[in-house]
Amino acid sequence: MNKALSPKLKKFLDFIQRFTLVNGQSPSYEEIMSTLGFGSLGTVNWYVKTLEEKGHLSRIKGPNGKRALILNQNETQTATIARLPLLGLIAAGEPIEALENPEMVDVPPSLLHPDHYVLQVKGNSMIEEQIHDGDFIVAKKTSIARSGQIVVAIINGEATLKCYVPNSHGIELHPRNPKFPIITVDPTDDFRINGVLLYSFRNYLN
Amino acid sequence: MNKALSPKLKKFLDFIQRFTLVNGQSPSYEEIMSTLGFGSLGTVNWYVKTLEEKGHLSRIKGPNGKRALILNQNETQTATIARLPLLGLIAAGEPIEALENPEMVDVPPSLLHPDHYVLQVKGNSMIEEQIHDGDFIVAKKTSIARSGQIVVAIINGEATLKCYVPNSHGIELHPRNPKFPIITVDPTDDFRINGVLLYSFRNYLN
DNA sequence: ATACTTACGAGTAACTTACGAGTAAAATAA
DNA sequence: TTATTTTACTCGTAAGTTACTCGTAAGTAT
Repeated sequence: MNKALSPKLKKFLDFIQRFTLVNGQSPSYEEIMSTLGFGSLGTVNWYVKTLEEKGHLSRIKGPNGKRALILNQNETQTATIARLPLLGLIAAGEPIEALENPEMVDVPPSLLHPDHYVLQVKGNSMIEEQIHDGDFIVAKKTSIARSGQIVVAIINGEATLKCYVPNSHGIELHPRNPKFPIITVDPTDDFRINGVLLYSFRNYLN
Repeated sequence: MNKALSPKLKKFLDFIQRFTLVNGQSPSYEEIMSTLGFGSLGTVNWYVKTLEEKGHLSRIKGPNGKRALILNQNETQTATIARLPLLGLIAAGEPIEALENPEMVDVPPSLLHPDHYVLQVKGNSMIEEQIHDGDFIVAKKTSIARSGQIVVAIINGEATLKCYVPNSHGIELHPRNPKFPIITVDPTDDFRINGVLLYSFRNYLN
């Protein structure tokens, strides 16, 4: 296990770790290439060989093993990590604000999935859903929902978080707190479902 | 025991498990073929042989046994597990209600620690802390706290969740929502800190 | 007979690896 | 200061390997 890794090497290693964690299998050279923005498989191969020589990477299936890259956990490493990307900030009535460099946030391992993502709530515009400023929500990316699920929806460009209730007249969005009004989606509205809510959490650490 | 199964192998294994569970017997090769969309028994056979070699599948009736596939329940675990015990139910103004058989709940791996535990919130007595009915809280067991931390405290046998602020006059407990009153702990009160709040979450699945 | 399992040969797409060459920046020698 | 070498990457492609697929025929237990 050699000296310090260059930022590029480290980024490469990080990507493999995250991809494997989220997708359940390690990425192919081609997937690495396109995600990391390389123009050639040769480049990917150079990284793999370099990291293998330095002892940070191994092939689990011997030579020519497909999707067989794993990182060597140097014992100093923290416990298993389970993280999802923090894609943006959400506030009711405003567009979702995407983050350029999504950081990764810890979540329960059972929530790991390629289609899951995290948003942080900005402001108290969602107290009717009992979600507060600074809270995080985990959602599953999908454009369809079942009745009763809480959806991350965009109506005319404005984000909202409500319980999805389709009926014969159209679509209704119910707040969790019955004191607030039910929204009825007009057929002329631009209505899109962004995902369904799975989990929300708040961190009290500093 | 080769761990890295490809998604297809995994799906195959999953199907056998589910089928056996539902039907009480394992599927025939032909049933596997049609359900999983293969065009040939050879393909099914290839999967069985491969999974057997990797140690994930066994034939319970020896060679040529009919409907004799079973999974080796070695490390049936899906992903990494990260769980803490759900010790009890908490409601402001009442004693903490301990659970006899604490079940385990999923948490982010970064929260794993022997001194950490989970409580579920009962009722809406903690909305002043922006914690709602059914929410879960993760706390660290300790009897001391630093100023500014949110503590799980017991005053005269009644549970409360507040921000701990000691000063020259004694101990004050501030709610997160400033509209609610500050509690000043009387020296004659039986005041104990049960733990400090680390994390709270809510699950929207089911 | 019937209901299955097993063996074998062959094909294809997905994937890894080897090789040869190039560049810009930093380190070293002149 | 300039010339040179080394370092840390980058590119394109051909060739090799594996993962998975197919079809069919022969085997085996009730």
